[in-house]
Order: sequence, then C-alpha cells, then structure tokens
Amino acid sequence: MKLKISSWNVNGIRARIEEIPKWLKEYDPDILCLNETKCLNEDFPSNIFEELGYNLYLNGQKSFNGVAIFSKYELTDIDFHLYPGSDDEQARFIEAKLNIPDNPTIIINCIYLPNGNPYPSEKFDYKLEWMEQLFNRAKQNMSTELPYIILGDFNVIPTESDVYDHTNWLDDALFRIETKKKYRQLINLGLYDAFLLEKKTMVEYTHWDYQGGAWDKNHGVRIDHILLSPAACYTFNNMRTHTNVRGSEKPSDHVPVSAEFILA
DNA sequence: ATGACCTAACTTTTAGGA
Repeated sequence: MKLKISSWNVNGIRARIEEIPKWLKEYDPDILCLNETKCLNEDFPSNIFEELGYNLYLNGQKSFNGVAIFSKYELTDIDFHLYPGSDDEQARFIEAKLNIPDNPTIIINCIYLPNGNPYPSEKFDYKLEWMEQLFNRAKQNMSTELPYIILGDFNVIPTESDVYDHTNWLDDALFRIETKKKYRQLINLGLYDAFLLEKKTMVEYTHWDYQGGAWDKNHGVRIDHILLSPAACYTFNNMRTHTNVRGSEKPSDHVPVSAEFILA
C-alpha cells in the first residue's frame, strides 16, 4: 500500500479555509502536518476536515504558532511537549505514532521550529535552545530504530543553494552559522533529507515572501523539510514540492511538501 | 507612479512572520 504524508505551513487555518480543502481533495494525502494554524483548538474549523475523512490532532494557540496533524488513520501516543517537563507556551510540536498492520510503528514529529529573528536577540537564543531540545528528542527516537519522520517548517536554510541569493541572508536567523550547525548536528544523527534523496537537478523553494513580488521573481527559500530515519528511507518512494500552490488565489506564503512510501 | 504583504487581535494600529 502507498502512504502519502505531507507538511504545510498554512499561515492561518481560517484564512486558508478555501485553499486547504481544495488541495486535500486534489492530492489526497493520508497525513497532513500543519504549521501556523494561528487559532485556539476551540476555534478550529474541525468539521470541514473531519468530513473529508481525517482524524484531527490539534495543538493550538491564540494568534500565533499552532500545529496540527490531520490523519486518515487513528494515531496513538500523542505528545504536545518537545521535552519532558517543558513549560514552553509556544505550540510548535506534536509527536504521534502511526500503527498500520503488518508494518513497524512509524513515529511522526510535526514541528514548527522558531524563526529566531532578529539576530542577535532572545528570540535567536530561543531558536537554538529549541533546536537543542529537538536534537535530544530525535536522538531518543532514532535509538528505537523504528521508521521516524520529522517534518515541518524548520526555518532553516541548509545551504547556499537553498536560497535565491544567500548574500542577502548572512545575518538572518534562518541562515546564521549557529543555526546551520545545529541543523547539521540533527542530520548527523543519521537522518536523510527527502528532497535530497530525489536528486533533483534544480532546487525547489518552499517559501516566497508576500512582499516585493518574491513569487514572480522566484525569490524563495527552501525551509520546509522532511527528514527520514534509515528505517523510513527503506520504504521511501518519492518526494515532491507542490510549487504550484503558491500561485493559487489566496495562497499561504509556504507550499506543501510531501513524501510517499510503499508499505506492506 | 520609483511604490508594491499578510494574519489575527478586546482592530482603526500593532506584533509577528521570514
């Protein structure tokens, strides 16, 4: 069987109430991880997505941040805390487990990693601390040797190739050396970037600013990532960036990214 | 023309995003 899992920073679930169902019907992912839902769970327009056949797992927050997972399969072991005893009030993390008969349990981490601008600032320090905690979480999950997938808006530009002109971004929190170092530490646990597994000849950006005609000029950045453990790579089939979504009528500034797996 | 964004909020301006 095929499993399609996606990630999308929607920039406001209520602002995207037309666009998201439209895309879900077109691509029909089994699981969608959402970032920046920007609303409390009680205000979440759940019905629309439940009617499309999804179970909803919401970690919402008023106005800012907010993550969610839509899944056609029931998920277990839901955890909204990046680390035990966390008193972080920012809703940026969901861990869930997917149990499909005749397959190993898949661990999913839906993340919305802090932006961290400006540099330097307390926000930048918070970003690095969050990345440190994500590293610890990932290290623990990697030790299970189960298929493990981290996906979301990482707010990390991994290399010069992942931005239209890196010289504009040298002091940006998304491209600072400290950020890239922490990201490399995470990758070096043995994770694979699904985009790189595809060995595409051209970079595919996942975010274009609303300002300055960035979309028209293709002034984008690749910051939404899908990272796979070795066991997840074993069933990996392909990865795609849904670039065309950025040109829709009322787009988010990010587009969805998806990975497909062939399971037993 | 030499500017030109979007979301959500106790909204008429501000914070946050990237």
